[in-house]
Amino acid sequence: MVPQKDPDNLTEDEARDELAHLAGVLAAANRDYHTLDAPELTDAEYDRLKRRNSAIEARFPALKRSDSPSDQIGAAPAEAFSKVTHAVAMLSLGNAFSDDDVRDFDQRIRKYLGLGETADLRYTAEPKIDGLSLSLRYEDGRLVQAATRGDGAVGENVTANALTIDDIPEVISGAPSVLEVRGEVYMAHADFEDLNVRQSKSDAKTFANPRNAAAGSLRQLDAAITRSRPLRFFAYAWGALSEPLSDRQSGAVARLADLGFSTSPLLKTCASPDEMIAHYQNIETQRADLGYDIDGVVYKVDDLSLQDRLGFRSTTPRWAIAHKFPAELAWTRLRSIDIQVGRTGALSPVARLEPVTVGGVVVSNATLHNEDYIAGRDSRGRQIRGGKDIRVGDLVQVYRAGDVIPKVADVDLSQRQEGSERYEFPRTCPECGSAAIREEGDAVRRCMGGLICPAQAVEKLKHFVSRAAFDIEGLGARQVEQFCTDGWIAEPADIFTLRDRYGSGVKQLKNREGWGEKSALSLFDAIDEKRQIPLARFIFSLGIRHVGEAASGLLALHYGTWPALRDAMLAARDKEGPAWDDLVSVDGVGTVMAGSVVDTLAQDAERASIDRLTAHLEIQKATAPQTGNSPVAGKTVVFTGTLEKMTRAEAKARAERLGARVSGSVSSKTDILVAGPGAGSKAAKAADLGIEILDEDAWLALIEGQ
DNA sequence: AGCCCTCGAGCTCG
DNA sequence: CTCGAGGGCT
Repeated sequence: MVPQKDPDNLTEDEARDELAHLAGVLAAANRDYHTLDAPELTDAEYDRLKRRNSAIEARFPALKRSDSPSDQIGAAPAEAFSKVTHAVAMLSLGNAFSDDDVRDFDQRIRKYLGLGETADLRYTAEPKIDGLSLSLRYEDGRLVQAATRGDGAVGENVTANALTIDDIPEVISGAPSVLEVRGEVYMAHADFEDLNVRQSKSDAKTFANPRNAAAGSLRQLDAAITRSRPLRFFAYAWGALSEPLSDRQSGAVARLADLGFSTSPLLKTCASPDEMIAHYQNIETQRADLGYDIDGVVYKVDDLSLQDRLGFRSTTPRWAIAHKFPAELAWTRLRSIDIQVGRTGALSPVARLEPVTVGGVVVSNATLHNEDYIAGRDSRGRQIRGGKDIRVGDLVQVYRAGDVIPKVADVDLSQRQEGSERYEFPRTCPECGSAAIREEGDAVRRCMGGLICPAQAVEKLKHFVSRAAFDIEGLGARQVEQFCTDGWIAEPADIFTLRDRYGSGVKQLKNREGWGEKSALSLFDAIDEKRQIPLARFIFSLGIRHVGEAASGLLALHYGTWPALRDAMLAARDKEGPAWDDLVSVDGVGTVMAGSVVDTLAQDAERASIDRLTAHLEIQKATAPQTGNSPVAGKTVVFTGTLEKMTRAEAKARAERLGARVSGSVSSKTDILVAGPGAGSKAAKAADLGIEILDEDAWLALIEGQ
């Protein structure tokens, strides 16, 4: 954060300037908030500015403006909720959309666990409530904290609000000393209708659907308001526990009910995918009569010891899945098709629609995926059976995938207007006129203009300043766009010369709407703060195709410094030789990624642009991340022979969970070889290299209790 | 060939 | 946040 003068030390002129600036910024933020534009200010930042404004007004009451932000009503809340780090992450679920997806789910689990087709394997099936998830932490039977899901790792503390919900007991008896109950906060249909009637009578805004009403009600800063809202809660899971609730999912949910929580009356234990699907259909027929919104059915492996063995993928458990109901559909007219150009030059078609309500939300734009989708062809370019080309003026069906992203699903050909024409996907970039080429096997057509293309240049700059890249405070997507239009910046290096070029004449900035002398100066400071940057962030910020956050981390770790990476890429430009082999040998980097990095740096214009940038930066060396403290953390492990207690996939996942790296072949880098019966050449090689060899039992003993 | 992940791009909400 | 496409690994 930029250091600011204490209000007491401001001159009257400075105070007047800053108040004017704050009034502009806060008014703009309020406008954004209400017109649903992408907000530039976080809640926290908004609060900070508002407090700053009040502090200055307190010191200089005479300077208080007629349009003072402190007098605005309905502005953002005074304080935000505190953050809560979940002891056990709140993950999301994978999705199934068809009966076959459900059978695949069962098959995957059987395969992972090494179970046969007929082995007993039971699942729970229950409705998926459409609300928002909440984690309730009880210590010695008393509710001490309620937290929203947030991003899964960190949520918001809404304890005071949760306590106003009738279904959430403040005190429970007979529970483990630590118990985190997880479930869904929702609003019943009847309560939702009543609330909206009350809201409109008091001229307050009505809610579009029960889900939004529940979310809005729970996130009230004033718990008294939450209390007046009829929220309910279903418990269906748990986080941290001092002792197990049961050895089965169904048993644990029953235990939660015993403790006084509401649980779904429709939870059923099923012995096969057929039973699960039957229960899904059963729930679907009751859906309209339940009195609350549900959006599918959740299946979970019932045996908790199996859940434990199955574990997690990066963001979802292997042992549960959500079987979604078909999305709501709506028909509307396709007004036009626009083409947007992304940072890698990808041309993506966007449908501009007659506004239509889908699932309680008005949709006027929707993605059309790509060229083939519009033409009615599949990804290999073959005409889709019954496929139809989509034309401007057509009546199209839209839905919101995952209840979020609007998509065009279908066309009503019987409603096609006379004289309509097949949509011609552009062969040149609509922004710069360069050729737009589609590579063999690629679904997207790309503008070949590279740095020449203004659209690509702007998108690249937006990426450059984005959260995971340079993340410069006060320089968001909108400012970048503005600066580009004004010709102040054309490439990343220009950001770092802004002060030199305009610092003496900040008045120029000051004349622009929303900008004052102060904000210009703080922007310069914020830019200066980022002149030191970790190597991984720097690589990511370059926006090289196929190189995102994860790949940037790998490259940073492997090469350590920017000059080392740069030199190596130039040495590998012919895609052969030791430098190339070394690059491709990085775990997680294949020929496509490698080619992309090498090609980018081999281009004179790109390299020159990057070199101009690095001249202003101090790129920090990459250091290896902290490894865990398990006995195998940071070790490279190889499994060979037959494993009898678990499948290969399970053994690998477990080792990785403990921080080990699992490799397929023995080399000098291998630390441990786990050899089952029938181990052959790998065991011999490991013995030659003097590598520690364990049998399966010894391995399990080593990692036991971890 | 299958699995799992990352990348890139889309849109709306509070 | 969500999805589809595509890359990498086994």
